[in-house]
Amino acid sequence: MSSSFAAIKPAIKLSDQVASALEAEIREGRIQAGDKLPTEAALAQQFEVSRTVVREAISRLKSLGLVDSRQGSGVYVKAPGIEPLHFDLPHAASREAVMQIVEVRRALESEVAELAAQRRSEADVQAIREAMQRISDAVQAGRDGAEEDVEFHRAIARAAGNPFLISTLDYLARFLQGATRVTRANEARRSDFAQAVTQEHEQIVRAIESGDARGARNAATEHMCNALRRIEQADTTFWAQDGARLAQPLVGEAPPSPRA
Amino acid sequence: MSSSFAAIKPAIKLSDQVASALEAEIREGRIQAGDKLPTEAALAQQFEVSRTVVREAISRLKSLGLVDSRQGSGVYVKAPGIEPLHFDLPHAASREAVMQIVEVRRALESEVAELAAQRRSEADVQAIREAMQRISDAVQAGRDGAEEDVEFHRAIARAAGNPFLISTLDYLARFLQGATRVTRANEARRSDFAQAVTQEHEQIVRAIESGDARGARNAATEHMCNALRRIEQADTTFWAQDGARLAQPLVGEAPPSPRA
DNA sequence: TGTTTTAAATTTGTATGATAACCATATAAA
DNA sequence: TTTATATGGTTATCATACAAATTTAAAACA
Repeated sequence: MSSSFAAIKPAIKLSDQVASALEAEIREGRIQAGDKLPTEAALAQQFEVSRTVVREAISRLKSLGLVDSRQGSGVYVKAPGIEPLHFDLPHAASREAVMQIVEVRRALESEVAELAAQRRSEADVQAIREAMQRISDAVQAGRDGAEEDVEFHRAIARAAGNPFLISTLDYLARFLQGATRVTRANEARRSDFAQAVTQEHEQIVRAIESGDARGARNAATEHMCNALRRIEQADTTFWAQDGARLAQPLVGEAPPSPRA
Repeated sequence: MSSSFAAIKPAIKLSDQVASALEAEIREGRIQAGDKLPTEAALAQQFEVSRTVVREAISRLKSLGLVDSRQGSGVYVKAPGIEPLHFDLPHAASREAVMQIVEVRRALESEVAELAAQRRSEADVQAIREAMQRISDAVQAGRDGAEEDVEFHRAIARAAGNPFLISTLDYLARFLQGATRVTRANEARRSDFAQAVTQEHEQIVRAIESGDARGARNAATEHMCNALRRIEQADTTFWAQDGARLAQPLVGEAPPSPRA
């Protein structure tokens, strides 16, 4: 690998081109919802490709939820649904992005803690306590307890009784998983950090138990602010040297080497 | 419609069955990331279908981002990326769900207001002011100003300088668009409501302008709590009668009638 | 032996034609 | 009016063939 060249164009496949063309037609509104697409044969003739690629293109649109095909009738464009939320990874892998995502999480965790304090049941409290115990168990067993940490926060989210808060936080957690691992690895070296985290968790749980909504919110907010600081601190010790490696599993589309 | 029968099964398509089977193999980990799928011919023989349906199935998996095909080499399963966040619509259309989504929004809007107060530039403040003006213009013009309302909140989000907060709030806004329309239509009838909203907006903006982070957060939180109450109030007047129609554009997969 | 070149085999991408299942509609029969 | 039948159009699937890219293996060479 003397001089690294840019990858050659993958020679855009015909089916992709046709799919893009049709997708544009739909998104620009030139073919409105409920309308029927031209027949596969007609599209094949129009694009000057075989019916095969037209079918593959339509199959693509079906997967995207843009159209729906009915055998014997035709292909109809569906009413535009709400496109799912997705942070673009290349940009989300940077340190700055992680901090910003933590800001989003801070807002939600604070809300979750407050709601949990208002709505928690006995079972909820017990589940949270057990989740917290599992963190110490994991640490005592020598592991970093990163997964147990997210389970702990998930237990609190369940107590809040809002499924949308849960799924949103789950989504953020997947982005922060790399950073979480870094910080927890850092805590493993600095017992004062680990102790602080445990104490913060304890404070949140106690407020939830006693139904102190405001206290729970404040504790959670502080926990997240401290997490931000710990990430910054971890920066100097870990990010620069091992960052590239640890952040690797954060990116979702690993270019699969020809011979993995 | 004397006795209503359930619709007959649409006869699940072969390509879907094959796609589901392969997807399961991948998600269950029986075929790991980087592995090569059996050749199309082999799969066709194994599933006892034609190569056409195998190709359509694989095309589906490609759209889902599960595999990647390389001409002349084979089809390889990609490293599992982070799946985008998506609230399931049928469940999200209920009144209870809307309230829960507003809870999520409340958390984020409060955070956004606080950050905006800390980080706003002169240009940000001006943009927010203009957005607020556009709301009154819209109302004066007889429209409900629903779109101008989301633009107002988006302007604040921009001032917070966190793109992830923006996109997340945008996502929520699309879900709440129906409810927003309902409440604003309600405000059009009750001038006291409209006045209250304007006043709340003004309070948020003033806090942001003066850099009062805590005040901005409190104002935003209260604004969202009041919004929750207004939705509840609108419930009795609108939801029951016009709810089905107004909530219609909220569901994403409208079953396209044969002859739309 | 070790390396490079060449050729053959494999595999996905595309093309073509045919058949089956299904739908929409019109027409004839009851 | 309802039911049966006919007809043409459309998608779903099948089978086969060829093109293009890649991998593998053989051959040639140093």
